[in-house]
Amino acid sequence: MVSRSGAELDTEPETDSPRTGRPRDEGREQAILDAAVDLIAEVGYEAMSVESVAARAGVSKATIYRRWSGKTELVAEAMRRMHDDPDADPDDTGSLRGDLLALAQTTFAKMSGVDGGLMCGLAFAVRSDAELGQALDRHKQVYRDRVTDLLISRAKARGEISADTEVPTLMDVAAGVSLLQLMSGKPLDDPFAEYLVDRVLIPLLS
Amino acid sequence: MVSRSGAELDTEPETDSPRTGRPRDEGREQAILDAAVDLIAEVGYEAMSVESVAARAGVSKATIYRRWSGKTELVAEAMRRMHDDPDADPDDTGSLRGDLLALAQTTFAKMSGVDGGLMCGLAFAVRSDAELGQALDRHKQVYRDRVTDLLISRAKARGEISADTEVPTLMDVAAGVSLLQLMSGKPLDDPFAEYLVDRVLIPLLS
Amino acid sequence: MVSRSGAELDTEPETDSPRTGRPRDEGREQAILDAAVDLIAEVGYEAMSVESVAARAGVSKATIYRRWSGKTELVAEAMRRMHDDPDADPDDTGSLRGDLLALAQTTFAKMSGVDGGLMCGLAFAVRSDAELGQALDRHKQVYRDRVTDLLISRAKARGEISADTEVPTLMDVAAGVSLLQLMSGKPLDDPFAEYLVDRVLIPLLS
Amino acid sequence: MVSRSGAELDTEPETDSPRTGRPRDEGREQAILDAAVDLIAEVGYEAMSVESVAARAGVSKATIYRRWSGKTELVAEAMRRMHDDPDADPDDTGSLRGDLLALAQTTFAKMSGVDGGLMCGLAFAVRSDAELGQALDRHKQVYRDRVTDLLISRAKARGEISADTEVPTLMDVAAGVSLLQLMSGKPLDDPFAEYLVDRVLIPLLS
DNA sequence: TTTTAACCGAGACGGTACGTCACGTCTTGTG
DNA sequence: CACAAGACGTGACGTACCGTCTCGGTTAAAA
Repeated sequence: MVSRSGAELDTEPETDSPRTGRPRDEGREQAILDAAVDLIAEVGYEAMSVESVAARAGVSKATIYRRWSGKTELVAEAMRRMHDDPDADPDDTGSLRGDLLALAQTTFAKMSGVDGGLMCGLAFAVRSDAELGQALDRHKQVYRDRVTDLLISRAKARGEISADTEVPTLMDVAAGVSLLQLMSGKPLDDPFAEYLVDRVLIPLLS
Repeated sequence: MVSRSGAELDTEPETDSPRTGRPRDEGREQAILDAAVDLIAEVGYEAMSVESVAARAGVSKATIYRRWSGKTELVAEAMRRMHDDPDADPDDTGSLRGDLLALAQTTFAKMSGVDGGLMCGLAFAVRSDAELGQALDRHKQVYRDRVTDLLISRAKARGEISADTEVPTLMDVAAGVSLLQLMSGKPLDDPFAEYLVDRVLIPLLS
Repeated sequence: MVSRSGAELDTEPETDSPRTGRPRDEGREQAILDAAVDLIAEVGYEAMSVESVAARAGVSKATIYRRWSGKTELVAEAMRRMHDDPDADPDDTGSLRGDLLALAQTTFAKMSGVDGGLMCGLAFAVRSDAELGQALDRHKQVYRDRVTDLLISRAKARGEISADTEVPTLMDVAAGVSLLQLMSGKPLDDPFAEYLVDRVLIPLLS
Repeated sequence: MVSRSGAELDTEPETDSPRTGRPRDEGREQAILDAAVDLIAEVGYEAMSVESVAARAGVSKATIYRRWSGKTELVAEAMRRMHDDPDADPDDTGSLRGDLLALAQTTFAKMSGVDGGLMCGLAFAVRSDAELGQALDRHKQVYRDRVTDLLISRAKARGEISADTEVPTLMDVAAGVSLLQLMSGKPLDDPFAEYLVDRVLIPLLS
């Protein structure tokens, strides 16, 4: 992700601030977010206390509240960061099914530790953080573009699918079904990836 | 509501209890659950306090804790109640598309007032309430059976679809995509119902 | 002390409250005040934390804040209570000097543990608690009356002093000099009592 | 100011320091102390924050901590400064009463702005600052000597009092009674000066 | 003149205490 | 017994201040 977060209290003083005072230690930023992600995955959103995040990050509570206005915003940014490192383009496996499966498995692997509670936290945070919503939209766009530019174009070149396939719908369906899986307490494992590809995505494309 | 709640503390004293003292006022039960649903929809799961539920229901906190062991269980039952009144069988509109659309619109109408925050509350509650999960599963089964027995059989009779359509997958996809819609802050309105039917469900069935 | 404290949050609902709910445990009240007095004497006003008072009293912080609106008010009442148990009338020692000395020593003994820091806390609290000021005034009045009615009348009967002695001035001087002694970090011991009586009070009366 | 402060961190680098670098701006010293005195008088010792002193003095917090080791020491020196400018010898008014009254009024005038809160701050600071205590003792000594050398000797010359009057006691009484007046929230005004002289000091001397 | 070292404003930082709020338990009196 | 009212222990929240520390920039004396 390129742009800065809207959840931060004082991003980019732009032009009016003479840039004075001791600069913030950016390293602490990541330590706090990492600790937050870990703790949410371990005990859930509610049971995660700001104090425990501070303790695990080796940081004082004030340092957290200097950056985020509350627990909600902290979690929102932690969630946002989780999805902000676009991974490498997936290899060509030779078939649409193989490509989809590889993408699903890669994505699911990156979400190890993500469970329903965490997703619930994210979903709730989205409601009061427009920037987070935009970040997620951008994230979806990245995937969408990748699928369009790579997977779908490959499949079309192979003659596996026709030219008028609607990718946005495909992505929404994949995300929605995966979300439901998570919220139902079930894991995003390989069998689910196969189910998703074989029973949902492939039928939708044919 | 069909099944009894496993979250209640002491329903049905069976037969060994002397059954003495003042009986519970069952009317308060519904008042509490209604207040809970309203408040969750208004301020979200976290910001909803048991105290505020008691105040709005015109009830004391003890009366709530006498019935449910905690906030989670209260919310769980409130959610359960929302989905436990099976509506009448949908009419035959003459086409699969019309039937699906009617079902979607009826269901969405019943969820008016349900937003991402409430769904988030439900999703979170599910994680620590197996009974709620089962209730939701039963609920899904009801819909599944109805779709199987009515919509799909009608469509097959009309020759609109082949015989090997997988209904479970269809339901999961519909629920997942709708959930994502809600969580994205968007409403379950008629345009969405059409999108769901025309771009997702119908293609999946063909 | 007869009257209630003005520092309490909800004293005497008078007539409008139906007197319902679980009653406050008055025992906790005294435990908290005792703990507060002890801690102030041990570590001073500033270093005394509300949490430490709660811990020593075996009480939760909420129980303290339910009764007093803040640390200042808690300390104010603790101070007030210290002076609110009028002791028995002093015996007739046979001479004015003996009577005064006995009164001074008794009073000083009751203030064991009271030091400059504690007096400073009291003095500060007085500034934002009119009721405390009145309580202290009442307290002074009690002493004044006692001195007038007993010590002075005995002395006059003995012919030790003339009839027009001004008792209020006497009391103010005694209190002021003792206060200065405390604030200077010196103890209210027997030598000081003798100094007070022999060099200040007796000369003032003659 | 006569004596140097023991509270300063690095006064008088003696002879071993190379004495290089930018010298301290001495003007800031007074600005800080003035701001401290004002704020203590306004909001009290506790509510006065070092940050607010810095803000009012137009100075950074580091500049304060470079000069004093903490809030206590800062306040101690501020208090000390208030009393460290010995005024001119009082005129001979022709009578002991007039001399005492003039002294009291002059002294009280110098303490305009000093109230119970400020005295409380001073009293508290004394407890952890031996140097402040000594400064106050010196201050008392100055007054004592002046009274001894001027007022009392004049009065003796006039035959108003006998030769064996104890001046220390006189001073302690005056200070104690005045302190009590302040702590009771009452002002050190002219009526009080007359009361002090006519009802307390003169009777003590006769 | 250049170097050097301390000064200075600004503000981040680790701590500690504050006062608030909600949860879930308990203890009254009343019906 | 149910119920309303509300005290209670617990523990997290978000705030404020203390005293320390780093920044960049400034200023006078030393080289």
